[in-house]
Amino acid sequence: MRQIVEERTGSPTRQPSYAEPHHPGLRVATHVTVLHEGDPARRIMEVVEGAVMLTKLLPDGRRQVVELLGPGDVFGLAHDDAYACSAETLTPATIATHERSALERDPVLASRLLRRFEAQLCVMHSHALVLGRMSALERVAFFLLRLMPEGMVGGTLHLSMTRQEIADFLGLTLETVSRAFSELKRRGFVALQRADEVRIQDRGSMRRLAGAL
Amino acid sequence: MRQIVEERTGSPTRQPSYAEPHHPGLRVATHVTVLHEGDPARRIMEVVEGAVMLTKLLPDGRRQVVELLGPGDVFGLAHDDAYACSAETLTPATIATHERSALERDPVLASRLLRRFEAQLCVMHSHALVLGRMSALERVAFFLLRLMPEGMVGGTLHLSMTRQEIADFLGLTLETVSRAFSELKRRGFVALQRADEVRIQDRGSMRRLAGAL
DNA sequence: CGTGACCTTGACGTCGATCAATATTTGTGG
DNA sequence: CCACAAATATTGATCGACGTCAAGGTCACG
Repeated sequence: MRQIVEERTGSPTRQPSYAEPHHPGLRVATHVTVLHEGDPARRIMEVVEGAVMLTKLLPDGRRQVVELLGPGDVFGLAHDDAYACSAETLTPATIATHERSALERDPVLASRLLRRFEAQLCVMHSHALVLGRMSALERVAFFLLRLMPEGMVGGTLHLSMTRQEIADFLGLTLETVSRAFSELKRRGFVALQRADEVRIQDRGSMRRLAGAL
Repeated sequence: MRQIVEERTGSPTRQPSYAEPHHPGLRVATHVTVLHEGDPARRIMEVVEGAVMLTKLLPDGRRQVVELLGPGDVFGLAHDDAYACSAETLTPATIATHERSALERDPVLASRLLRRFEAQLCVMHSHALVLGRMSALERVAFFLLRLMPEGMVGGTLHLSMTRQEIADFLGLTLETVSRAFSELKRRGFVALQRADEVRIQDRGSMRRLAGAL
């Protein structure tokens, strides 16, 4: 069922979030669809905290997770005044929203969004390389490296995505993703405490598989 | 061999192009690599006229054409102060370049780039759907529709890309692209006067194949 | 007219999709 | 806390779309 941010928050006359000093956003629970592909694009949004995925659908129901967003990332982009993607939370999240017209008025906001768009565009470029040219095993290795920020070596990564969601992100099926996890485990590159708790054991081999990054 | 824009243009002390009123850019011939993945990212660039493709390479030589650019599109994006993609002209082109610092100084420029980044990000989102979830035939249909702007029905489209370049864009091999063209021709959806001259005969069927757009 | 780049087509192999059965985890009510 | 149901994950068997390898064919250019 459709469930949009505005329905989950108190007063509809609430001020735009950027006016608020310390918690400049709406709190949203896990697995909430924040906006829908095709809906009229009124606002532009920013992840303050948590994780959000953007998805697109084909008429026959095939789905692609086109982007994974974390704090600072921007979404709610428009093509012909309609949202180009749906957005769904992967974790509880805080989301800030801005009137599109604020982009003209507020050069500080515009400048932040510009930098962020540049970063996201670069990430999309790498993702095109992943989707267009990498094998299943390489894709999964790349995915895990991207989620495991350089610093946290030895730490355990909690995946807040199901195998199906990972598959839809990597252009695979859930079975293939599962087999790739098993294969990485078999090779000793990663360890899985549970299906959604991953530890990278051999970062070097993973990087070689993923082709740098 | 490496051949960058600055080598092909007269004075190295030339003023930034946005200062020039009417031909605000550098002229570049076909098949010139304007910038190289990994090089220090000094400038940000804009296609004024012509077509440019952005490519990324894997260490073993696999290539992905990550984006096709036309007039107005922006490239030369940086990740860690290095260009994230190589850029090569597909046709003779005019290219404007800006100091990265100009983004701070010039809000008009920043605003234009912001709008353009948004559009390009949307295009990348569709492309992820294409690469992740579409069959070879669907990808080629989608590709042709994107190059044939709604208006020019009945017109003949000149592809300025080889089968290999199209394949690298669509995440296929050149043979598969060639077979897809043949299949579209066999079905009567397109006509090929020459390998690089396409006419779309049945736009409806093409759209159904490509899943809207 | 010959050479090289590009394209087409065919035969065959392979990686990942599909179909299916089982295992594991999560959530719910007694 | 346990029993059961539902969701999610794993693994195996088979199939098919696309990749690979190979042999011409077409076109532009000197």
